[in-house]
Amino acid sequence: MFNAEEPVRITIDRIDRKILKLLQDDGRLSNVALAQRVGLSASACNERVRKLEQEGVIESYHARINPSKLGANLMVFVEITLTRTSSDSFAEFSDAVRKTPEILECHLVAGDFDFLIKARVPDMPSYRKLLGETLLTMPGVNESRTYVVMEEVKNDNKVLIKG
Amino acid sequence: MFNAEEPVRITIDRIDRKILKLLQDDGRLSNVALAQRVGLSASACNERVRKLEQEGVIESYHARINPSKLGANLMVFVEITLTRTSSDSFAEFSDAVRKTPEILECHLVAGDFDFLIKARVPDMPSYRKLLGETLLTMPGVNESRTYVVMEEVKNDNKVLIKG
DNA sequence: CCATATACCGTATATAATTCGGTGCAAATA
DNA sequence: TATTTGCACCGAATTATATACGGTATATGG
Repeated sequence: MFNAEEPVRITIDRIDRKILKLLQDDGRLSNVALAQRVGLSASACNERVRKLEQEGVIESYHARINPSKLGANLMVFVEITLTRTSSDSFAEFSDAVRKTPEILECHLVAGDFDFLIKARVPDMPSYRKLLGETLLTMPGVNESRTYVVMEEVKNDNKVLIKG
Repeated sequence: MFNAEEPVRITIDRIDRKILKLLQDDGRLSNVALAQRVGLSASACNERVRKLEQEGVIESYHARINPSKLGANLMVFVEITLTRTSSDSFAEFSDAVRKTPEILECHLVAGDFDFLIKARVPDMPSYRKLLGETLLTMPGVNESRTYVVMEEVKNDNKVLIKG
């Protein structure tokens, strides 16, 4: 989003961390309010934020949408095991995953399955459909195990920022 | 964040969905830019956004921070099984989870374990510590299985908005 | 047919973002 | 030590944006 080109960042100091923490909590905090809270002038604060964006420390900003208000009430985790045939089945599978909007996350893991997927769908019939028509037909998929989420105990995805 | 009190929302129309999609992608999109993109005046658009916030459709806004720039390079999933003794061990465990900042997500699931946790830590020694000193000492924890993430294939956590 | 509610518009005002010149300080250099 | 250079910062000016408000069109129900 910010075309971050990996420049050498010497230090992320205490003020930077405070900025990151505040913007992680409230992505629409105004620059003047942010500046006040970290004890800088608006212009100095603005510079820091833009730098953090350009360095890729701040990746992007997003509104968090309540899925249940849009009828996506069912969240599932799916463990996927691939067949051991093709060497590039990994790449093909990854491509297919990225094209599937119901999939919110997919990670290659070490352990007794290959991928862990997190998905959201309206209801069980929809999931039945997603599993049968999409997930299980993806290239190289051998096996799957589904875990239905009954309650979200914690789901903020906020990185711990020390300082 | 917006003190959403579950008012009756009759409809989320095409324009609302467009707004949600745009703000989910760019949480700092200015209201005038947003208004242009959805074909409304700034004031009308502003009203809609505030309504969506008050209704809880838009839950909050957040900057997305790059964890690896802050030295949190290791992501793990942990399956947790509780002992079947206490009936409120679930609540105690949940409380402990919410107090642990390394835990980004924790879900109660149906299947052969109880909770699925997603966590981020700097490295393997840190995880060793988190597991031994925090996760396994949480109330009621019986068993755990850890899956280390080798690659994040997809990780946007964006809800699919139709329309 | 009229009253009411709603969604919208455009304008005006209040806030905020951003640009810019200038200052002080610290580290490197002579 | 004196000098230069590069930062990070500040405050003021400019530009842009958010927000409040009055007014209009349209749909709905009495």
